[in-house]
Amino acid sequence: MSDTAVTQPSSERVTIRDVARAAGVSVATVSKVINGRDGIAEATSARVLRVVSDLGYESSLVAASMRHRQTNHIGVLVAEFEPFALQLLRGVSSALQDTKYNILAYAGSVSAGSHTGWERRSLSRLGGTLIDGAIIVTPTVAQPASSIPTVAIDPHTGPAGLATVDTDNRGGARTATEHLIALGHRRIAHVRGRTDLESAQLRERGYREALEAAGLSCDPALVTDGGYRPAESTSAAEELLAAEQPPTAIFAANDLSALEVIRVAASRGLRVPEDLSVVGFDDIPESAASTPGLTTIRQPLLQMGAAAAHMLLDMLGGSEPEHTRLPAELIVRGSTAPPQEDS
Amino acid sequence: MSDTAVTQPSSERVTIRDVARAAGVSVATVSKVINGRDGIAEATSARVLRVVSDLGYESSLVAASMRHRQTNHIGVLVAEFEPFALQLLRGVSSALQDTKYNILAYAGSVSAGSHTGWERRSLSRLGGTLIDGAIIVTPTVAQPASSIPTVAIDPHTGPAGLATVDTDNRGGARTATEHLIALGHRRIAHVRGRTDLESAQLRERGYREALEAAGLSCDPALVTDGGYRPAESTSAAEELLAAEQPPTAIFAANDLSALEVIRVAASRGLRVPEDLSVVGFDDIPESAASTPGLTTIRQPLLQMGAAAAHMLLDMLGGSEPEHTRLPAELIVRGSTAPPQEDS
DNA sequence: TTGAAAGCGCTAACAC
DNA sequence: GTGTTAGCGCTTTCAA
Repeated sequence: MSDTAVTQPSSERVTIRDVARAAGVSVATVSKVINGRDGIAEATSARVLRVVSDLGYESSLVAASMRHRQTNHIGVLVAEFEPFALQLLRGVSSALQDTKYNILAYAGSVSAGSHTGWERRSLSRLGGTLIDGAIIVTPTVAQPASSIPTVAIDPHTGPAGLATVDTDNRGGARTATEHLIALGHRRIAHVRGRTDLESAQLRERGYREALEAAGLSCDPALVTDGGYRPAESTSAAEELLAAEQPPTAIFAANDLSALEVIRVAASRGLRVPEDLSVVGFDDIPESAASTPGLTTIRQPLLQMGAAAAHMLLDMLGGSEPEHTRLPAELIVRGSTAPPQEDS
Repeated sequence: MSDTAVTQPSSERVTIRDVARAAGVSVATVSKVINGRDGIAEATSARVLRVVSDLGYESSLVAASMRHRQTNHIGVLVAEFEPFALQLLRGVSSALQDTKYNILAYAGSVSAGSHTGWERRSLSRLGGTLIDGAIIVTPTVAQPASSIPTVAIDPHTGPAGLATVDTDNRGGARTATEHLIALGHRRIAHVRGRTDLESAQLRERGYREALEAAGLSCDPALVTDGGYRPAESTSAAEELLAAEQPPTAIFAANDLSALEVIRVAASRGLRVPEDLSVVGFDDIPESAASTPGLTTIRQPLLQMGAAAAHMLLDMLGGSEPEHTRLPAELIVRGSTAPPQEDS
């Protein structure tokens, strides 16, 4: 057995103690030099710095953050690294580019047992130590005030105590549905989002309002659950398209679902937009890249991320939590068209 | 002044001590219960668990990882959260979906003084404590073996000691250039990538080889530096297009640069592809979404991320470092066409 | 079955 | 100027 054992790479982690020993000073002195505290002889400082660079020493973020109350790190907490969250992350990142803050993006739900409440768990695990502030993306529960400044993007509840950034979900959904109605569609289905999120509820509401305003009734069989995720949208789409009276158009609660709807439609021999019109929500980069291009409601994701970052920076500076709502905009591409005459 | 002071949210971080006190046991006992160690009375365990959930306690990742040698966290270290890295992250994330590992994505260079060597710094700061293994994206220096298993995507050096995942950069670049040549272009420029990366060097090499194989000379004025970044590509593109004899086609070392070339061309009144053909490299989602669609060399980014994740998992299980090279593929879209006759 | 004590790597008072 | 000491929140011997 011993022959399969791989010897450890010789380079064990260099700690502050190694530096102290090599420089012939105490650990505390090394710490002071590293952190630029004054009251250190020029010569000592130089010597220590040399050893540091010789040994390639870097202080452990973990250890340092246990003592410090400041880490200069901001956490971006997501349920999953999917395109929506990733675009937000880009926005956050660019906004934080020339600040003193580093970004730690964290997907904490992966292996956790229960899915809901992941943001509270992640926040507890990282907050107060590793990160100075947090941006949480689509938290599932109304977040009780945490010990560190936090802003939520697309939160569970509407703007309440927590600082939030979101878009006009209801208006956007109305616009999407109205677009379909204007095209002449009458049987318009909806693939719902994650029903625990307010954004999904508002989008459904916008959908219903638009139908109602147009004097169309809302067939309950035309609303299914996609959970904002491709995997869950597959059956939602199949159910809709297999119905006796299938819809001529589908408004999906987000782009990932809409793209999946298109995939399912294609696999059933349906052409988009000739046989079925599809509208999404978000405008992730993938949507413009699909064939046909996806008609969707654009959320300014980069801006939203940046707005959240700036808000957090303000809060770190002592400001009160705020709420920012950005507009949503209809982007018409190739996935929508008037219905065929037989409908 | 005191009236501007915001009172801290009452919810201070709940520590293991709070739990211990509330449950009337020692800190050690709480720790054992939480970690499922045995040798704890059924009743005690239940009581502690109840307190834990009442108080909403979550152990601090930071503190726990200082004692544990296992954190079940994998670090994805990037220089910046841009589309290329983000797609890889998606791939890593999906591959790690049903494992016990959580993902910590880290952009460590943001505020660091010197740009190069960020991956070594980040690795030192996180490794050995916060994360069990790391995937580093486009490291700038040949990485000396670190204390934790590490795989590099698109490394500085070619496959050496370090585990690596990359694509056929040289072949892809040749293909890109050959595509342009086949279209009839003769003055073909190149916007280089980050010259400290092997991938950028290989792409330039592929470009030169293709020109040479076609019997075309390589005008040094036709090669400029874009550094893989939009900001740096602006002047590279301007320089090229302002030349007395501007090129009829440009092969940019990555999509971000290519997209910037298109933008600059448009701002100078040039039409793509009529007046200028542009080819990129990577195939990030944004490339298919641009107008016109960007002809590019596709790297299977999701697959690369997943491959890196699987390799790392193997290494965590004791395997030796390996090298995986994936193929690159030409994707023809609207940004390339035969040159106008006057060139 | 439980608790006391040591210590992970680091920083911050406080001595010397 | 520099070292000693205590302790951040947690896990882990080891003794009770």
